[in-house]
Amino acid sequence: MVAQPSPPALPRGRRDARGERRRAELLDAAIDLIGAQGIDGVTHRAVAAAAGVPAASTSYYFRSKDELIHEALRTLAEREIERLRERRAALGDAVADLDETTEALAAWIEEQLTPAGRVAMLAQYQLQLEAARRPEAREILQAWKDGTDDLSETAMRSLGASDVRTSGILLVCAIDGLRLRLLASGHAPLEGDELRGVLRALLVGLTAGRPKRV
Amino acid sequence: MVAQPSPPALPRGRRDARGERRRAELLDAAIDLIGAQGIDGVTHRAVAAAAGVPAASTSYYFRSKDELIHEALRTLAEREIERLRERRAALGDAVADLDETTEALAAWIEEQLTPAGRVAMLAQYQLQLEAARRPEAREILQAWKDGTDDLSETAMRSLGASDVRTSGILLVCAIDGLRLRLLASGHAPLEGDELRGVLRALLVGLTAGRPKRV
DNA sequence: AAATGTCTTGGACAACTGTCCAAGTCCTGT
DNA sequence: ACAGGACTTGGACAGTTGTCCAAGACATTT
Repeated sequence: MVAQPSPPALPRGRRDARGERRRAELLDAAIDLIGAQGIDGVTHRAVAAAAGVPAASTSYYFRSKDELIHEALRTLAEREIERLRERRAALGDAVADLDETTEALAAWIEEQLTPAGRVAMLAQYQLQLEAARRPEAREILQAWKDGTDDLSETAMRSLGASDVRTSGILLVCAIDGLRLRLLASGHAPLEGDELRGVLRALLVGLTAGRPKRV
Repeated sequence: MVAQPSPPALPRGRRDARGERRRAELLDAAIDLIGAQGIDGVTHRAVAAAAGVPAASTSYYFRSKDELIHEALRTLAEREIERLRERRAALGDAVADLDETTEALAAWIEEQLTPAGRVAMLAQYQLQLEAARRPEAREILQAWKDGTDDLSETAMRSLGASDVRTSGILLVCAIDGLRLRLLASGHAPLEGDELRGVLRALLVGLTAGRPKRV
């Protein structure tokens, strides 16, 4: 019996730091592809080419294409959740001004309309559609959603909203719909001031809502 | 020179009613596939199988897969635009109550959470993502967007909102984000009354917004 | 009934895909 | 220095894909 040179393409115990790095590069490339071409743009060969490595690499680091995609989506969510945590921490318990919140939101959205931001956004929406079909993707999305809801609630609280849960959800949904509209239309409309006007109206509406019960 | 039996798979002038019907069936099958499996679930063979016709049919009626997909998305949009027009006409210029508008919105959303509604919704969001990448899809979406904006503005006007353009856009975006959230989470949350509570809060906010200018 | 076009369809083809292998390289602990 | 394991990679394989063709079925007009 010949000594098996390595586990048959199942990197169970990874030791090498190189390997870890290459794996991360492959995931980066996969995330970019998801954003730029859609989930089905992710093929072993395309990912390898985008990462500048030989084609067989992807098969070595991931048991299957499904696992590769799953890990890519998980990594994407992980990163974004980390960002949410930072923003949440920065917000703290301070009382916020309506104008500065408007400005912060607008700046955040505009940042996402850069080419790189667009790709990241597209990948995120792709994940949402995937979650609508596959429960595994839904699990990935869950923590992300909790993060955005939490951040949004905090923002509404610091604006003095009455029902922070409801208005928090509404803020998340409205922003999500707005971003998708900007994406889908090539973000031609709602430039600069108009974006701010819409955001301001939204925040005004959500804070002015009386604590009415149903 | 042998007499060419037919234009080489380019059905320029269609006469036969049979052909028109089969073409429509293929488009139906393609739309369903887009919703159920995503745009890349659309393959010549899968569409033909779903429509219950031989595989070569799709190549006869559509010059390429791209055209098949494009036509399917166009048909999807066409149908939905027609529905929007009906609703718009039903709304008319009447003054609406906040409660009945809430109920109408909730009923409409709940109708979309049925299995068939889910598939249609998924196809729509797929089109939005496609539009983010391809200008051709953007053209398809344009008329649809105009229709929803128009309906939404009308609704806000009949609720007595001050700035119907801004609040109309916000209503569209919030509903769009809300539907996506319901889709992505398997619409477990926001059942029944909570959905109505959120919708009501949204409408209250959008109508209570003072006519503030930036 | 014959002609003229559309429609129908089984089969073929090259290109691409996911996956796997076998032989090599490199690093690390001893 | 050397052994053992992780890493690397070119190539191969079968399955799926988009597209096309050629031969026939069908309908309608002449």
